[in-house]
Amino acid sequence: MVTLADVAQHAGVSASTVSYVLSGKRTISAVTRERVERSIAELGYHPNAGARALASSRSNIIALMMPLRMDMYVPVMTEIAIAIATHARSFGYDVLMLTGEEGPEAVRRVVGSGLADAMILMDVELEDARLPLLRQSGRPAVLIGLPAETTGLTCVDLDFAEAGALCAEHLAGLGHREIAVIGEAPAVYERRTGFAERTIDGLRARARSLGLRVLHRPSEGGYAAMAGTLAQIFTERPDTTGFVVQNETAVEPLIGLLRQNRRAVPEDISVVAVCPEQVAVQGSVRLTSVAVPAREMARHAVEHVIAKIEDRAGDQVVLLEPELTVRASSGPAPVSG
Amino acid sequence: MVTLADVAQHAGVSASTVSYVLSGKRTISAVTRERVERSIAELGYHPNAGARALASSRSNIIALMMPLRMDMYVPVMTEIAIAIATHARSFGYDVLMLTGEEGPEAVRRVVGSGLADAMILMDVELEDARLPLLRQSGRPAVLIGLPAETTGLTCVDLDFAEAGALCAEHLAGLGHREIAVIGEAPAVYERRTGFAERTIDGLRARARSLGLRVLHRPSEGGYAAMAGTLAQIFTERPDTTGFVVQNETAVEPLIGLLRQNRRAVPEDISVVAVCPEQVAVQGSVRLTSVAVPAREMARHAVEHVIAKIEDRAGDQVVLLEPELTVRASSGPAPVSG
DNA sequence: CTGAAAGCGCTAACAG
DNA sequence: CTGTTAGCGCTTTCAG
Repeated sequence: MVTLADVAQHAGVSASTVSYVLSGKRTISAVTRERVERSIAELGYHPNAGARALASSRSNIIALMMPLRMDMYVPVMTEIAIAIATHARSFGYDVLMLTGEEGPEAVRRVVGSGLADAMILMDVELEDARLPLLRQSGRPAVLIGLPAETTGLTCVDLDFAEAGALCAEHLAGLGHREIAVIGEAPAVYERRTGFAERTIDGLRARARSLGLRVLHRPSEGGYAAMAGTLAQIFTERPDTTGFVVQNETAVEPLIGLLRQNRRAVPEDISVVAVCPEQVAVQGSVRLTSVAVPAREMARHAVEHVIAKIEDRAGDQVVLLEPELTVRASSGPAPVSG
Repeated sequence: MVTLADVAQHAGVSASTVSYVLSGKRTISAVTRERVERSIAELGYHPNAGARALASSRSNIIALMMPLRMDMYVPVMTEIAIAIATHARSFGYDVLMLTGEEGPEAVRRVVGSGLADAMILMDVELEDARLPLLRQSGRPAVLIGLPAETTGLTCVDLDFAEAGALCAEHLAGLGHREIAVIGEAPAVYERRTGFAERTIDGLRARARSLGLRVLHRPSEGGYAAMAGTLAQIFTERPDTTGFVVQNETAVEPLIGLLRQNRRAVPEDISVVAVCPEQVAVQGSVRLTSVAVPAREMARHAVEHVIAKIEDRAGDQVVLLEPELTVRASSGPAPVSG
C-alpha cells in the first residue's frame, strides 16, 4: 500500500505539503504542486479512508435509510436512492445503504460510530420512531417526507396537497363535475405516511371551491380488488366522469377494467394519475399525470444535507411544486344526457 | 464523544481489555466483561469506525456496484440490493452503494482507499470493463452475472440456460409443438449481459430434443412494440400455441393483446414467463413462470464475499437451480384442427 | 510558501 | 486472564 509518506518522500516534500495539495486548504507553489501530483500519479496513491476519517472526523459518507416496507413504491424509491447516490458523488460523498430492517437503532449505530457524517431518511411516517433519536443525536439529517412535527428538522417532499389540487383543477377545467379518487391501499393510510392524506385533503379543498363532487376510495392494487372498487364507485355515483388515481399498482388495472366495461378513455371517462413518470408513460394509455419528481427530491436532499454537514444551513421544509402533464387519458367531459 | 479510553477508565481496566471484550478475540473473566459492558452501556459508547478501520485495516463495509443502466430490471435489481444490504448486516457488514455512473474508476477508488473490504458487482456484462481492474486489485469480489471469462472470479447467477430449458419442457409436456420466445429488447442482446443468450440457447437445445419448433423474437416492451411483434409472430407461425416471455415490460402487454385478439389464455395460448415473482403474480393473469431468485442470489453473494474477506474461500461459479411454478397462464395445447 | 510534530481512537503484538 | 505500548495513515496546529 502506498501512503502519503511515500508520496512525500518520492516528491521530496513533507507529508503535510502532500496533504495540503490534496485538500487545497493552503496555497502551494505551482512547482511543488506539480511535483506532488506527478508522484501521486506515478505511485498510484489513494488516500486511506479510515485514516482520513479518524484524523478529520469526517467520513465523507452519507447514510441513506430505506423504507421499512419495500413492498410499495419500489420504482420511485429506487429512483430516489440512485439519484441520491449519484448526486452525492458529485460532491465527493459516498452513500451507505441502510435497510429498514435494522430499525431506529441504525440511527444510533451509524451516527454514534461516525460511520456517516449525516443521514437521509426515506419514507418518513407522521410519528416516525427514528426521529427522537435523530434529534437527540444532533447530527445533520434530511427527511424525505413530512412528519407530524418538523421543528428542528429539514424535510423535502412533493407538495402533495397542491398535487391533489391540480388534479381537481384539471378535471374541473375540462367540465367534469363528479369525480372519484382511487387512493392507496388502506394500509398506507394506516401507516400514516401522510402523503396520501395530504393529497386527498388538497384535492377536496380545491374541489369544493370549484364545485366538484368527490368520492374517495382507498383501494388495493391489482385487477380483482380494482374491479370491486370500480363497481362500487359506479353504483354509488353513476355519473362519475373523472378519476384520480394515486396508487401505482391500480393504474393499469383501472385502465384495463374501464376498457372492459366499454367506457372509453378519455371520451367517456378521464383519468389523472399521481404517480412516477414511468408508470404514466409505459402503460397501454399515456396518462395525464402529476409526477413524483424523484430526481429533484434527491437533489434537494443531498444539497441540504451537505450544507448542514458544512454548517452552511439550518432547518427548513422544502415542498416541491408539482406539475401536471396532460397526456392521452383526459379530455372534455362527455355532454351529459 | 466517548472513546474506548473513557470506557476503560470508567471500568477500571486497560484499553486493550475493552477492545478484547468487544472483539471477543481473547478470553475475559466474567467479572471484567460485565464491568466493561456496564460501562459501555452507561456511557453510551460506540466504537469509532474510522479508528477501527485504520487500526485493523478492515472497514466492515462491502461496496455494491449497481447497474450502469438503471432503466431496466428495476424491481429485481432493487430486491437484490435490499437483500444484500440486509443480509450483510447480519454478518456485521454495511453496504456502500455505488452507481454505474462513476464507471470502472469506482473500483479503483473504493479498493484503493480501503473504503470497502470487498465488492459485489451487479449486472455484469460478458466483457465487463470493471473486471480487469478488479482482478488486478486482488480484492475480494463477487459478481452477480456471468462474464465471458470467469477464471479468478467468483460469480453467482441463475442458471438461465436451464431456465430456458424448463420452459420448453413445460410447454412440450402440455402438448405444445410450436412456440415463440419473446426476448428482451435488442439493446439487451447488444449489451451482451449474457443472460438473455443463455436462456434462448438452453431453451433451443431442450426444444430440439423434444421436437419443438422455436421462433425467437427480441422485442421492446410496451403495447405498441408488442403489438407489432405479436402480429409478426402469428403471420410467420400461425400455429404457435405457446409463448415464452423474458421481458418484464412485455408481459402485461402480451397478455392484454392476446385478449384483444380473442385468444384465450390458457385455452388457446399458453404463456410462460421468465421474470420476477412479483411481475408473474400481480398482473391480470397469474403467470406460470420461472422466477429470478433475488434473495437467494443476494444470500450467496454476501456469504461468498465475506468468506473471501476472511480468506475462507476461493473462486467459484455458483449457478442457481431455476424453478418453474405453474400458475394460470399455461395449459394443454388446444386440439389442432 | 513549507516543515515538524502531535495526535485522532483503535488494534494487536509483546510481556507478564 | 490482563496490561503496556507501538503504530495504522492522515490532518492540522504551531513554527518558521
